[in-house]
Parts: sequence; structure tokens; C-alpha cells
Amino acid sequence: MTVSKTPALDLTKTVRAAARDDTGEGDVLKLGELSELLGYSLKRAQLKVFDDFIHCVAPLQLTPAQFSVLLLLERNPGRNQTEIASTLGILRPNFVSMLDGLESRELCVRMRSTNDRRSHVLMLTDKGHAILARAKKLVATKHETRLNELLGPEKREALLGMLAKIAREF
Amino acid sequence: MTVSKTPALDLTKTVRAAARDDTGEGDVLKLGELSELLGYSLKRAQLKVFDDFIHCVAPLQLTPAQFSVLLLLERNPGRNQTEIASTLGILRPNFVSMLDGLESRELCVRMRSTNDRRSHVLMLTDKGHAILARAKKLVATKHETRLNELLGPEKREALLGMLAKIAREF
DNA sequence: TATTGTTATACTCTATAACTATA
DNA sequence: TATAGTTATAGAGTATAACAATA
Repeated sequence: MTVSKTPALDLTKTVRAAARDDTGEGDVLKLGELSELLGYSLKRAQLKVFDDFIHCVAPLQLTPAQFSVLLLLERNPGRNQTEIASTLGILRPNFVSMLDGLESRELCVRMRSTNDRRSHVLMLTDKGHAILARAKKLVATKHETRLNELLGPEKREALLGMLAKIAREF
Repeated sequence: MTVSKTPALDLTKTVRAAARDDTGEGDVLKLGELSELLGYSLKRAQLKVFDDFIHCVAPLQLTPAQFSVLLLLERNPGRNQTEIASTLGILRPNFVSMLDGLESRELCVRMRSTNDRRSHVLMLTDKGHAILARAKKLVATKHETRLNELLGPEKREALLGMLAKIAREF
């Protein structure tokens, strides 16, 4: 479609905007009750936020899930796979290939526990600490900054609080 | 673990709660910066909300995605597959099997458009309208009610607004 | 007997290319 | 030549069962 650039003559947008709010005969579909459904907005927002995260951290090639594992290992060194995985809601079988990926990039290591030789003690390597530090900086300066610009710090904090409450108590 | 029911003697919880906030030597892992990462809480909250939705609508066997399609068909009858799918962020190839499922349950129908015989006009059947009405009632009385109890109506509305803004503008 | 890490496997989602019939 | 619906297919993510080593 070629849109006229002459302001006074192009009524297309006005007509369609009216139609959108009135009869629904315009180009744009009406979401209706969908926009009041929390799960719908939650999902769409989550996809957007993950997309932006991946884009911001692209130079380091870390997914949100990988970033969360590195953060947790930094804060909780010496834990085993079951503990790290379950804290993140990852099933133990699925955590194996994930760790394989991080370990093959030398970001973390598995070591047989001396106390319980069934379990693997997990730790970040120096490279893992370094990459995580760079990732944190990218997230803070690019990702979270954009969110603050969109919502403002107080609303962003309020949003975080409500989401955490839902994740905890719902 | 067997927890003592004698209040005065069971200090386990108190000791561990202290450890959690101090040294991180307790049972519970410290989330650290993870709890400040919006994407993380967003994802965990989304999973909880979808789980509850599925549970609430279980008698009708509708997923959140199927419910969103039915809602959109009700509000926008006579649209084609490309329009419905793209509005919901579903890729056209993936929408085919989804419609197959709904159509085989006789909740909606595809009809060759008389204007453009390439496209399928989509409409809810009577059964589709009926199931959707029942689903809406379950969502309103069980799902959304629980959310209102958790957050309160004003906060729930504020949350919805912020999520919609992120989905739109981020 | 129970638990840790692991393999195998299956099912859902998502993503891309290419075909057909129409335009 | 382009578009609508479709097929095939491949890759993530997620889920369960079962095995070896160890407790």
C-alpha cells in the first residue's frame, strides 16, 4: 500500500482509527477482552523482554537461562546440580546439557564432591566470573536502562514486586 | 525431613532464616541479583498464571492460546487465518494445526472466501460461542478472581497497564 | 532402599523453506 | 509476480522413565 504524504488529503488513518474504536471494520483487529487477560499481556511482555535481553547480551552469547545459572553459581558456589537446577525451575535431566554447554565454554566446572561422591560441586571459572561481570554491565547499561526509561524507576520496582508476588504466592 | 511440631524446641526455621539473610550457609539458595532481573520474575510469573489458567479452564480443555483464538474470532468474525494468526503473534504455518484442532472439535469453521478464493474466512460455530462463554465465566470467576484477591483490583489494573506498555513499546 | 547425575525419549513451541492454488 | 494456506522439517524447551554409581 502506498500512503499519501500530503497531510490535508490523507484521511485514511483518521477513518481507520474511528473504525477501530467503533465498528471494528478497519484494518486492525480488535483485541477485545484479550487486553484484559493478564496471562496474555504477561506472555507478550515476557517475549519482548527476553528478546531485548538476548539482543543486549548478544556480544557474550548468553541466553536469559544461561545468565541466570551463572548468577546463581556466583552467589552460591559449591552447590550441586540438583540444587541449582531446582532453584531455577529446571528439571535435572534438562540441566545436564545446559551445564555441558557452559562447561565446554569454560565458564564453569563440575567437581566430584569429596563428601558425597554422587554429586557434582559447581563453581564458576575465572573466565566465568569475567563473562558474568561483562554480562551484568550490559544488562545494567542497556537492558535495564531501557526499561527504566519506559516505566520510570518507581513503577519498574512496583512491577517487579507484583511479578515476584505472583511467582511466589499465586 | 521430619519437622518437630513443638514450637518452643524447633529452632531450625529461625536459624535457617537468619542464615539465608546473612551468610547464605542455609538450605535455601540466595537468588541475589536474579530477584532484580525483570525477565526472570516475568517468566516465573507467566508460568504460574498459565498453570492456573489451564487448571481453571480444565473442564473445557482449552489452552491459553486456544482461548485467545476463540476470543479474537468472536470479536473479529470473517477474518482470515493470516490476520488472526499475526495478531496473536502466531506464525501462519503453526496456526494451521491449531485451527485443525479447534475445527475438529467444531468450535470454529473455515470457509473459502467468495471475494478471494485463496483465503479462509473464519467464524465461531454455535458450539464455539457456547464453549467460549463458559470459558469466560470460568476465567472471570476462578482465574481473575484469584488474581484480584492476591493483588487487589487497582494493583491488578496497574500491572496490566505496565505489561501492555512493555508488550507495545519495549 | 534412596539419591545424583545421566541417557533416552517424547511432546509442545517456535522458526524457515517450499509447494499449490489463486490473484 | 505476489499472497493465502499448507506441508515438511528442524530446533528449542519441557516432561517422564530408567540406569549406573554411590549413599
